[in-house]
Amino acid sequence: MDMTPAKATLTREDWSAAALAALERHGLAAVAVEPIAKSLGATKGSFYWHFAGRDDLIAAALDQWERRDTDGVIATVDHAAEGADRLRLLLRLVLQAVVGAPGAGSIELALQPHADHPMVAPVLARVTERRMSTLESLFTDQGLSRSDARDRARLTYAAYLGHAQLAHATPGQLPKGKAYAAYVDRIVETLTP
Amino acid sequence: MDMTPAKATLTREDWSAAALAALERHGLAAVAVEPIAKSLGATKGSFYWHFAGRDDLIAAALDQWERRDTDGVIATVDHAAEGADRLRLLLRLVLQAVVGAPGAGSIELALQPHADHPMVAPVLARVTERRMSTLESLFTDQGLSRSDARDRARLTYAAYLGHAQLAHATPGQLPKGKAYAAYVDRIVETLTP
DNA sequence: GAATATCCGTACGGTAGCGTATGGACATGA
DNA sequence: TCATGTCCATACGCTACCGTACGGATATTC
Repeated sequence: MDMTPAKATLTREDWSAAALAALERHGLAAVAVEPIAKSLGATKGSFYWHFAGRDDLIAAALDQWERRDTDGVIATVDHAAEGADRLRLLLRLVLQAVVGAPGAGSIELALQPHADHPMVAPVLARVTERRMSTLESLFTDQGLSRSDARDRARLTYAAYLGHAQLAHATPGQLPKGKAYAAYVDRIVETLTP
Repeated sequence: MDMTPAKATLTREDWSAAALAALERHGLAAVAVEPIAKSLGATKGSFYWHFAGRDDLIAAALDQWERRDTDGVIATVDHAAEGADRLRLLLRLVLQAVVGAPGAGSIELALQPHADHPMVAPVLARVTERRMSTLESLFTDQGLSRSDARDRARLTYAAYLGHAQLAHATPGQLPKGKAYAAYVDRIVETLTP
């Protein structure tokens, strides 16, 4: 569960990183002060010096996720070639990440039972809108109208979310190894104009 | 929250139905004995007469969902015409249910943070496999090879899951009313051969 | 080298939920 | 009518977690 064998002095970022990890693995309920303190080799005394309370920690974890997510998408898109192949490469990368990186797309899933939570809903809305806009402009770059591009972005993003869910909950339903790469290629062909 | 203004004597089914509703709305953590007792106008004394403990209640709720889901899919597929239109009609129905019926596809989402829970994982696996098989055979009916049909089923089911997630967490991202029906039609055209 | 700020551990009270024990209300049958 | 079975409320102890109070340790500054 915990990896860092204690640390001299903890920062606010250490706490929110641990909180984000707990959120990713076991949901919002796992963002609990005392268990996370234990995982950091500390006690609540430390926590309440850095944070006002549990809500403050949740907000910090969500904020950290939103930043990480934004940076990640931007880096991915930049990394993804030029012109027409940009969209295809992006799709391949994120669909690979879903089965490769442990917990890509897991935060969204962990947040689902609390999608109407006043702290969660705005973050979820911003992240989704940002990703949808990115996809939409990639589709308009391919010559689609704005309306068609939005629809395509919706379907594509839904497919991404669904694959994340399958990879997370029922990984046996997805092909393994090289077969998965071939499967992704077929998906990309179906989804791109 | 609760609707039935108390009841003379409660049955095991009353409890598991209330548990399923709580699960659907607020996740597995909300499947808690005392809050549900309160929502039924009863106390724990009643609960522990019908159930061995909380795990027993969770199992009953999951079982109820699995049965309801199976019956629902079968009824839907039967309802869905004959031949080539069968697949298209099914897709239209489930994609409409995602935004129409309150909480279609919500249980899967609520269960995501506990996908590795020893009671949850087998149910999730069975439900997913059953749906995937249904889709696969509908695609083979359309002339696709078994392998192509499986791939198509994966993409289609992922799209369904993703739309359920969008409808649940960020409903603003989906078209409303009649525009949604048109959107669904475009999706179905893209996904069917 | 003493004062101050930074960081954290310990101890405490409070709440929510789980599970058990026990008795009581009500019906049903002998 | 009394005995038995069914269904449930109340009361209790237990655990996990939240938040506060307070004091101690270490570093930093003058």
